[in-house]
Amino acid sequence: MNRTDRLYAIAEELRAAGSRGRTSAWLAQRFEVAARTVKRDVTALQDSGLPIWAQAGPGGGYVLDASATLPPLNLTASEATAVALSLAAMPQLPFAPDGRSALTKILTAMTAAERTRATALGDRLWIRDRRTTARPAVAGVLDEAVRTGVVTVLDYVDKKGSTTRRRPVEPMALAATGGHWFLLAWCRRRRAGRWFRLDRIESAHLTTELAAPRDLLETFGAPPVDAGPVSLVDSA
DNA sequence: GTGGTGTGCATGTAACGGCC
DNA sequence: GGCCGTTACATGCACACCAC
Repeated sequence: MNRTDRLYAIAEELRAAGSRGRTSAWLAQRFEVAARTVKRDVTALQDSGLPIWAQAGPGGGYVLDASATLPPLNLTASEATAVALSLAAMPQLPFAPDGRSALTKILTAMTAAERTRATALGDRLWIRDRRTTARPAVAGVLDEAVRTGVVTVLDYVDKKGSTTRRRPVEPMALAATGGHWFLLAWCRRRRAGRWFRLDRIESAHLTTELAAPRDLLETFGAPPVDAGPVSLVDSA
């Protein structure tokens, strides 16, 4: 087994081991190399960005934080092009920073020829509706808030230009409609569901409080005619 | 003390280029 | 094509350090 294969195998072995982890000695025996070699391989994997933690002492070993990454995917050139262009086409989405990171990884994995083809195809994709949205720092917070359901404190400027400081809300969804992105959240001050335009949110801060579950449709009714949920299951 | 990782240094080996 | 020298990289040994 060459080093490239072993690096891949070690990552998958640690992923399979879960929180139990594996010691360098165990991995060394498993891949028929010295423990020192395993340690260097693990270092290489860590340098490449894999979230591997080392725990010294009895019962220790290497542990891969499986929640931080997905297993390796094998995409065809056309699939990789489709994903890359989809990510590049929506640079203003609330989760755009993560999208740009993913796009960089895909472009790095592509061959030069595939990148050239994807770039050429992108030049022939004209997109009219590139919606403006939140500040990057705010977008990241709101993305996490919606995913985790954590109570979030907003500084918000309403359409009259008056600013509300430290408004506690319970983020429930993100919506694109009427040329703008909105945060749909339960406003604790008004005790009602409210739409907050993302480009009017000056800052957003997560609290440690988990919001009580609320039904999105009961709170806000049906989505607008030009908006609706993005179903990955139905689209797949 | 035991059992684990981290690191410096020496050695082995494969790849590469130059020469005959 | 075969041989030889150089180079870069992988590997192993030994030891320091850390956690229980």
